[in-house]
Amino acid sequence: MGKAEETKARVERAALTLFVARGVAETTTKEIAMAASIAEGTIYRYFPSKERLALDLFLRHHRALAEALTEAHKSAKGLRAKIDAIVGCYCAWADRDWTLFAYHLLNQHSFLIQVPDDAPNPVNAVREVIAQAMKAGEIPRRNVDLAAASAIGVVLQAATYKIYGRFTGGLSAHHRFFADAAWAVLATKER
Amino acid sequence: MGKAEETKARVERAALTLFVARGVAETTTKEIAMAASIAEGTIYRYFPSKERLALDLFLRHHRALAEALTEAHKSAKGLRAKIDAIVGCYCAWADRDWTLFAYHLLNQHSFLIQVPDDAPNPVNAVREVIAQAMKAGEIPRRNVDLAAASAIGVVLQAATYKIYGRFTGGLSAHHRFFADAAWAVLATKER
DNA sequence: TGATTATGAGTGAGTGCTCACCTATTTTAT
DNA sequence: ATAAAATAGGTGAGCACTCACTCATAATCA
Repeated sequence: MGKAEETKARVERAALTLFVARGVAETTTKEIAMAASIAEGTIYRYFPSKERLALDLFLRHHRALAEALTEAHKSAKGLRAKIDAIVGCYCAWADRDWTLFAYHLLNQHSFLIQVPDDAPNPVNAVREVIAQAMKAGEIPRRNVDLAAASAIGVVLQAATYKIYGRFTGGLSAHHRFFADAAWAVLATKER
Repeated sequence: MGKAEETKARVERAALTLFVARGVAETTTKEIAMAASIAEGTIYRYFPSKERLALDLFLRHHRALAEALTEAHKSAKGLRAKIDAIVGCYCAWADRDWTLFAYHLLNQHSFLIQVPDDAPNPVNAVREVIAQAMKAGEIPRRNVDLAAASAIGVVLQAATYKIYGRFTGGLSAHHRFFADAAWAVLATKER
C-alpha cells in the first residue's frame, strides 16, 4: 500500500469508528484528524467534504454487500438453501468488520435515498429471491415487501441488539437459528 | 387546553415533524419556531434546550408505549394470545400517531442509553413475556434476547420499510401476519 | 396593574473547510 | 556525481458561517 492510500485508509477507519460511537453529525473533522493522527487539512486531500466521506463509506459497503449476497445464493437451489446462503453470508460480513457493519446498519435512514436506483442493493437482492419463491409456489403468496421486511427483520433486529450490547459473540454463532426463523416467517400460513 | 399548553404542544408537533423528515441534528431551532408559527425564543420558555425537547419527546412515548404493551397482554393467557395482544397494541399505536412512532423508531440509537434502568421499557416488557413462555415450556429454550430481538424484528423492520415508503396503508392491516410470523419465530425448533 | 406569554435582534462558541507554506522524495539537467 | 527542479504528501492558523441560546422589550391576559 502506497503512503497516500495508507493515509486515506487511516482517515476512513478513524471516521468510521467515531461515526459509530458518536454519530456522523456529532463527529467533528478535528476529531477525525486527531484519531487518524494527521492534520485536519489532510482529510480534504482525499475527500471533498465530511459528508462525502460518510457517504462513500456507506455506499461502498452497501454495494459490496449486495454483490456478496447475490453471489452467495446464486448456486443454491430452492428458497430454503438460498436463505441459508444469504443469512450465512450476511453474518459473515457482520463478523468480519463489525464497525463497518454497524455503521451501515445505523445510518441507512440518512443514506438510502442517495443510493442510485440501478446500483446493486441488498434489499432488492433478498426481495427478488422471495418474489421468485412465491411465484414457484414454495411459500404462500403475499405482499412481497412485507414478507421480505419481516424475514430480514429477524436478522437485522438481532444485529441491532448486538450494537446495543444486549448480547455478545458473533452473529455467525446464531446463523442456524436466523435461517430457520426467517424461513418460518416466510412459510407462515394464515391460520 | 390553556394557551401555554397549546403553544407547547405546537412546538412539540413541529419539532417532531421536522425531526422525522430531516433528523434531529439537521433541524434548527429557527425551523422549529417557523413551523410552529412562534418566535425562536418561545421554545426556550418551555424547554431548556433543543436536546431536552428531543429527549422528552422520545421518553414520553417510550414510557407510554411500554405501559400500553404491558397492559395489553396482561389479561391474555398463554404466549400465543399475548403475542396477538402485543402486536395489535403496537400496530395500533403506530397507526394512531405515525410521526411520533417513526421518530421513536428512528432515534432509538441516540436516546436508548439515556433511559433510566428502572423506567418502563417496551423491550423489557416483551422480553419478560418470552422468558416466561420459555420457563413454562411453551416454546424452546434459547437465548432470550436473541429470540426477543428476532421476534420483534418481524414487526419493526416492516415498520421501518413503511417509513422508507416501501409499502403503504396502516400496520394494523397486517396485524395477523405479524403475530403469526412472530409466533413462528419463537416456536422455531432446531432442525 | 401586575403577571404571563411572546418576540426577534443579538451573541459567541464552535464548525467545516481553505490555502499559503513546509518537508521529503523523485526526476531531470548539467 | 551534483545541482536544480518538480512532485507528492502533509500542516494548522485562520476564515466565513451557522446555530443554539439570551435578554431587553412588547403584547396580551386576568
